[in-house]
Amino acid sequence: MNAVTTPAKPAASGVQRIADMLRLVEETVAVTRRVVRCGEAVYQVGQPFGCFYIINSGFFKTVSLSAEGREQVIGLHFRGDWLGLDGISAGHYGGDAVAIDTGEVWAVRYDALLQAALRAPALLTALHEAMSRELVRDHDSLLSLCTLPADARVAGFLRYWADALEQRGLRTDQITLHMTRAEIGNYLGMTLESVSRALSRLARGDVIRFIEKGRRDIHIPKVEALTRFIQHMASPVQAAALH
Amino acid sequence: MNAVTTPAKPAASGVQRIADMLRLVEETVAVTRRVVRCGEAVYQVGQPFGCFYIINSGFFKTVSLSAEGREQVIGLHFRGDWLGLDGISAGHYGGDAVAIDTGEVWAVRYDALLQAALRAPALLTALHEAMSRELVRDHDSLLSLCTLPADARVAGFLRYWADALEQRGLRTDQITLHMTRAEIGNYLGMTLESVSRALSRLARGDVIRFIEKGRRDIHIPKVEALTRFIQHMASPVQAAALH
DNA sequence: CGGGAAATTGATAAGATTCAACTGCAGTGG
DNA sequence: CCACTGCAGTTGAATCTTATCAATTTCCCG
Repeated sequence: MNAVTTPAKPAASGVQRIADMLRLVEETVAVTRRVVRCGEAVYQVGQPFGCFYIINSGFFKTVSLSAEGREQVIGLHFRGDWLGLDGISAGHYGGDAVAIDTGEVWAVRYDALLQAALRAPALLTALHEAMSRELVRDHDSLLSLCTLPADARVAGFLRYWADALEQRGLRTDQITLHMTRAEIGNYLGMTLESVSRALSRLARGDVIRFIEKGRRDIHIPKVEALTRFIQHMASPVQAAALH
Repeated sequence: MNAVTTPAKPAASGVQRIADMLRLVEETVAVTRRVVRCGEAVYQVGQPFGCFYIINSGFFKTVSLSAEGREQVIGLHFRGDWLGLDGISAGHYGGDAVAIDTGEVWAVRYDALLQAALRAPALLTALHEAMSRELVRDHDSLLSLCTLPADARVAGFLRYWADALEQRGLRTDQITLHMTRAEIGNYLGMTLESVSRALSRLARGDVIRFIEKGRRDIHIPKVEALTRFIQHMASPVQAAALH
């Protein structure tokens, strides 16, 4: 499952970088492998921080919970991503990390990593890059949420997912969303109905296509068409196309 | 300017923690002090990454720019915050960092910090806590943006600002926003008119008060009133109070 | 198969934006 | 000294996007 295929054009840089990072971690610090089934939590909000969880396979979401019970999908995570980074400062995890498809994570103790980093400084770089990448990604989410209309946010979500798959050497023309419309809507700050309408409009405009017999599998003829769609919606002149 | 006052109740933990961190940095690694005037940039998007900038005084905003020119205020930063953390992974800064009030930053080279951390491991902890805190803060922003109506987001913004000042030992009952309505609106994902209306409603409900002769200075009688207001707006039953 | 969750679609309502007019204040220069 | 200009802010009315409510349809899984 989620095995890295080796296509003709391997988008090598991303795949290689991630594989190298995982090998480095494996060889320099003690890791505890753990299979997480779809729907199970890697950790939960409030639980004392101690480990990072590096994703070896599968798809995960991180969820924040406000004091009053508002729930928010904060991020989506793939092979090579580190989970639990927000736990360092507070001493406990800031939300739940949940598998949205069965996968495997490697638990790495923070103190063990710092120890190991004395012998293998590259470990530190790997940690810092993981944290920095999450910052960049969060900032991107903020930007999309604040500046794009609903339809474009859905398009951006699909493009993000496709990009993530491509960087990991997986096929990107046909993708399976491991999330319900409600989850996607929560992640994008809109209702499930709006997600459904946006997907319908994207399909009507032939930017995406639904694979027969299932609305979770989506065919993306050209990823750049998504980008054009987003730019089109973002421009001040929002012509009422695709109706 | 922005000197740390020493009130009777010093909210010591925060002040102390930040002061300790700054002293640690000062004593263990080479820093280049730099005064940044209001409106000037600490760094700009695309500029090659090399340094973090630790805020010694002043107020700063970080701004992201999309390919098509959409502009988004991502974060607000105060004494003790680290700027430029998102530059590690990409090798260049992900946005601009701009002073919204004259202040001083300490430039610390990343490589120098890693070197120094061999002798003073606490430096690493400081870096990791700074990054982790920014992650937590970003997640909080996402949560507010996606789950709160406009008025509550403005209230949340004021509470965040007041909390940041309190943690730094500054007076929190009367605060000066160093931002225009347009900047606040951009940060909160709404228009400047909506910010203005929200502030007017908060004032009408006596949750805040405007200091006479200036709409940039705001008096907050009780910070907890802001919290109650937010919770009130967040609850499913949004009684149409404060009209 | 059949029950139930997930998704789609339509009609309506609510919240926020847009457009516009107006106020107050600061800086400039006659 | 005061008119003049421009920017920041406020407020109102019309409009638009998205949420909400409701009715079906689809399909997944036991």
